[in-house]
Amino acid sequence: MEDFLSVLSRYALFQGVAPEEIQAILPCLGSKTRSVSKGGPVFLEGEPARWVGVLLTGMAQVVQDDYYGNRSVLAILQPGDTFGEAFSCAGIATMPVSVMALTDCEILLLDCSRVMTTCSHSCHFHTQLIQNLLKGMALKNLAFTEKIRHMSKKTTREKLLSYLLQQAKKRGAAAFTIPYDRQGLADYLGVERSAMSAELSKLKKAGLLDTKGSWFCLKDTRRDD
Amino acid sequence: MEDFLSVLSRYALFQGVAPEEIQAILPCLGSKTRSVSKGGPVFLEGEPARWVGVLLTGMAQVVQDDYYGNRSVLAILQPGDTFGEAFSCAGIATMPVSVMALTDCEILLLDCSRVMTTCSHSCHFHTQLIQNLLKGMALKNLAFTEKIRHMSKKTTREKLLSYLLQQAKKRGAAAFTIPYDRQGLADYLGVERSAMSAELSKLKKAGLLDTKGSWFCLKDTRRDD
DNA sequence: AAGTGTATGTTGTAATTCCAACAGAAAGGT
DNA sequence: ACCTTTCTGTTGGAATTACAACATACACTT
Repeated sequence: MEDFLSVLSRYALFQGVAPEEIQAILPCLGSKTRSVSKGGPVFLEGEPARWVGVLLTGMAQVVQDDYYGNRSVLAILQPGDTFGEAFSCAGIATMPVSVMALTDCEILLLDCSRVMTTCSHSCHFHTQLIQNLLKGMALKNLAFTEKIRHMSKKTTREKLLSYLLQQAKKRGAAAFTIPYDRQGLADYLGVERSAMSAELSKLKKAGLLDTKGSWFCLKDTRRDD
Repeated sequence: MEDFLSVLSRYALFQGVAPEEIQAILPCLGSKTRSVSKGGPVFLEGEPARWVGVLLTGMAQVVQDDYYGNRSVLAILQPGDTFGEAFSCAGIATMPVSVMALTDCEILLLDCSRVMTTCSHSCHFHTQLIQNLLKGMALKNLAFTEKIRHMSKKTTREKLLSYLLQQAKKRGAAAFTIPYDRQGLADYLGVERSAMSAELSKLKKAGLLDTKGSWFCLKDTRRDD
């Protein structure tokens, strides 16, 4: 249990809160842990959206079924990831998605309304927690905005350049590495891997960039296409 | 000035806070108003990301320039819209975007760190404000997630059906109206208007749906394509 | 060093989308 | 009613992507 708290303190939602402090505030938050075995549901669509979840161990996925029952995967969750907070904080009544365990999982659940509202004796660390929650959602927001910007481009080439130019700008350098392999980058940009590989080759031959594996280097030729 | 406060109380960020109460807490938040004339900058990329902005009057747009200086429009802002909060709450140092006035604008600026942190004498309405901020970001998050889900589909038809089926599901009815005209829907889904119109015609002829203007009705034929 | 499996690049064809152009329908103003 | 403007649906050819299939490169095991 002691170990559990020190692990928690490294996760984004509890950043800046020491293990002892976490132990002190968990009761304020209506916390409970739950174990879900592989393939089982963490949340089911239609359940009340009250919880902020933190995946402690294992892997899980967020899925949604459409009108006809076709299922699609919205996110893959890893230990330390926070999930469900957007639904609970948005004030919608029921979960529009399900969360399913891909492996045996341990989950920490917090009552979202208690996380959002400073408790009566206004513990100092609660403020930190709310700021972490805000920060987490803000970061997800930024990530979504970026992804949408890239995906909105018409062609594979434009999507690639949009992403790569932004990476270069973010690092302030023409050379950088990315956190994806080819398939991962294609999935992120919503394009086909082989078409993307072909496009990268063309860009290489045109002298616009160089790449090997996850390393890229943009040549600054000021072309606009 | 009195009118200004009652208008504010109708905006999302101040929902549930009465005009008098807004007047009381504005000083806690380091608030200031600013007028920007048409075409001028509200924020410029690279400025410190400290502010939560609320557009009071006029129209503005959020823009971003890439590595080569190509500009793209990320959002159009209307009165009542909150902007900049994701950058400030995420804890990044400088704004990655600029906000430009499309018409003469009046803007309310709040110091984000003061909004996020309950002030020393812990005014009650501050809690409401933080919850509104959380709720606003959560709602943006949900909207982004939905948009990405639709845009991730490969073909125009799949994007259309993804969106329409979700709308049907959300209303719990096969017939509904949408908040877009054809061009707006095409922009939202990231497809071409004329191709989308053609696809809608095909779906009509196939008996899968009926539509007139912003009204749609899905025929429940359980096809998976 | 050989063998295995995965990741990546290449190619050709079918399918889809983009783009421009246009015609009819709908909406708004005088 | 008339004109004007905007919105919508339709079409055809050019450009792009999807898909499948395969060759090569690379990492990891034995």
